Amino acid sequence: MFFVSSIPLQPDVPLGPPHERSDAARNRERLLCAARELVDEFGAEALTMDALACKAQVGKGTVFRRFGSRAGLMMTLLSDAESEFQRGFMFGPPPLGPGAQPLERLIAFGEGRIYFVLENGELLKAAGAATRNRFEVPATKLSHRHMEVLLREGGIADPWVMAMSLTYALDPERIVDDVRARGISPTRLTDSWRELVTRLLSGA
Amino acid sequence: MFFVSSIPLQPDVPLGPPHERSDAARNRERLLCAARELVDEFGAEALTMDALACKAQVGKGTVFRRFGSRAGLMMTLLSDAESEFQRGFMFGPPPLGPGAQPLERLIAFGEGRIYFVLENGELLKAAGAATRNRFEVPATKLSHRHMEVLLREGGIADPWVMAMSLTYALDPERIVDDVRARGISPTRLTDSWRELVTRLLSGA
DNA sequence: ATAGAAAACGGACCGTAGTCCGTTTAGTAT
DNA sequence: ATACTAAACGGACTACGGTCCGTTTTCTAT
Repeated sequence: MFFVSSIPLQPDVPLGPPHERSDAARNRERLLCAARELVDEFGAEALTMDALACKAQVGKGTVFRRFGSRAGLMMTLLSDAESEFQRGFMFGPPPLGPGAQPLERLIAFGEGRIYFVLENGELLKAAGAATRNRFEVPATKLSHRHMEVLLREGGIADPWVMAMSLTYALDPERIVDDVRARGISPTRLTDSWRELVTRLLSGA
Repeated sequence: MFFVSSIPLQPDVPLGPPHERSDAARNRERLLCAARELVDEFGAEALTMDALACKAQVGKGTVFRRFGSRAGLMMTLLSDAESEFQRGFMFGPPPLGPGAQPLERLIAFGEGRIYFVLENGELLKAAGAATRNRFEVPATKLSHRHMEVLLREGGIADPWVMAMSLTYALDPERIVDDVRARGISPTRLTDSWRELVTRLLSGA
């Protein structure tokens, strides 16, 4: 009977890592907490990994073991907001969620994404920069797949590639810079997005 | 008559900088030459500013005074090819150049751009990365403006913003990664581009 | 030819992301 | 309680882009 006590009633579903050591959990909490404070106070751009390690009273190696990279940290910081947005377009009410026509859903998706980016722009830019394959971010893959499905329903010949074009059209850096550095209003962005996908799904 | 000898017959048109000192010219030549060799041998990704300075037998400060940044160096390396492409869509024969319908020109522009990126992808990625404002690259501005004009002729409501969407859809990183990392054929990219702009300029 | 000024030079220096590896510590089996 | 092992730790170290500033070189005016 040596194995009974080692089998949990519910296998490691609720916690992230299968079996995290207590010191590791404590340090993760400290790091996330410190990171949020630093971002709130100085902005995501200004967060350095050294400063974070120092503020969390933790060695630098620990920071990188936990998050892999600066981009990984930013993605972790984003994950709550990102999950909420994802729930919105996957399970929420129409027109963003299922139940509306593909065009309506695409319009709503772009608008939602634009406002999401404007709220979390710094984090998103920091998460996307400095990592090869912006596209390998899981959230990006999911958005891409969502648009791919809608575009297929809308009769686009190569929905995978078209979804990639639209993904880049909604690039965080693009949206943030348009609004903050080039003075384009969010409304112009959403209007133009609507024009883009409307023509796309009704054209020849 | 103190000024006569200081007025050149042709004001500084042929040379880049108005009056470049001989040692500066010599060093620029050495740097460009060394940079091209390094890129040819190891690829643009692998080029470091230290290695360049060392190979060109020049101080590191000189490299940065000349090109401003790594991105600036890459842009300089690109400028010949880029100018040629620009001439193509500004003065060349239709459908890329003037004389064809806006839709035809847009299709040709995207196709040309895609193949241009596939030929110079490493340099373009290196030129765009690590510099805030990928969009501030002069060549990018010009391409944007070109598409803006065509989109306006094509009846797009907000051609400036739409041109920005298309600019990002043609992002070098996107194109290179689609082809090299995700296995998308150039033909699929150009076909999808054609579908995109065709629907855009004929839609509701 | 000479002197003076402006421009260019070079490399030590800095900040930051990310790695490496010897040391410490939490869990486990007895 | 103790010993053992695997995981986690931490901070020195590397690589790289970019800056700074005292020194050297080129050009010009006389």
